[in-house]
Amino acid sequence: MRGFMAITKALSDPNRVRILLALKRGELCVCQITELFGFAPSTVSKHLSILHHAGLILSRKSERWVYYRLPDKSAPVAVREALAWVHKSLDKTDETKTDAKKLKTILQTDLAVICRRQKCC
Amino acid sequence: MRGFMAITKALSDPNRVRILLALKRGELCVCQITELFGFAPSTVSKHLSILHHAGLILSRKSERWVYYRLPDKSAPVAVREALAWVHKSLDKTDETKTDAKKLKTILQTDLAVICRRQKCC
DNA sequence: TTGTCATTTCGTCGTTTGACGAAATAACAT
DNA sequence: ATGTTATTTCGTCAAACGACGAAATGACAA
Repeated sequence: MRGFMAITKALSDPNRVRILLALKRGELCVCQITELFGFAPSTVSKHLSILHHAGLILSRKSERWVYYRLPDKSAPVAVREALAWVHKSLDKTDETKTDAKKLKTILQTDLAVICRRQKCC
Repeated sequence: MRGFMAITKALSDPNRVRILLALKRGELCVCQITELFGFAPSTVSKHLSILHHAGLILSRKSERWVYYRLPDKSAPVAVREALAWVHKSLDKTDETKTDAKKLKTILQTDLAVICRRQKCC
């Protein structure tokens, strides 16, 4: 029950769900997600930590960046089914497509440039 | 997305999840659920309205009581899958069994007696 | 070692949530 | 009609949440 509620609470915020949908394409680093949403890095980091704590995402550190990704088949059943449910329900919605489009341009830009962009303004 | 978030928000409270698990056995009226949880009737009513709004339960009025039940196969896919996920993940947990045991004794008691019990104390 | 940079942690603030009791509602019994 | 009763709605309050900026952390470069 404890673990299950961690998952449902993680899924109860739309921005966290958007993160899971964005990760469908492959792993992303924090600043890429920050760029996608337009939130403060600290806000995005908090969302990621909640998703990670629920087991819905995994992390990997490489060079200067921390990358997050969806777990593979070895994840607990409840996690796998939750993710399947999320993607099946929302993959084809307009919001998901809008995010995917913006994400595409972000992925074409150099990581270092994106990260530096968050500081100013 | 709107409807999906209504479901995840509904599932993000453990007591609402407990209601869904209890309804697996069949429909229950508000005062039976109130008796099961020990909450104020108004609290239970609010939980039920959130679940109902998300499409996770259906209601029926008969005589003096309002009965809630799980939806059948005609429910939207997202709802059916959410319920399947909840039950598959939690049906065999200790909390669910404890609730089921208490529910069994409640079902053996006359409805009118249970309802009246909530007033006093 | 010192500085830089990506990320996380911490404290704050306004909003939402979940509990309650009191009052409103709606259906039934007298 | 009137009163009873099951449920819902409303207002309140404390706790949790989601946003932010500032400061801490940790890795790499100079």
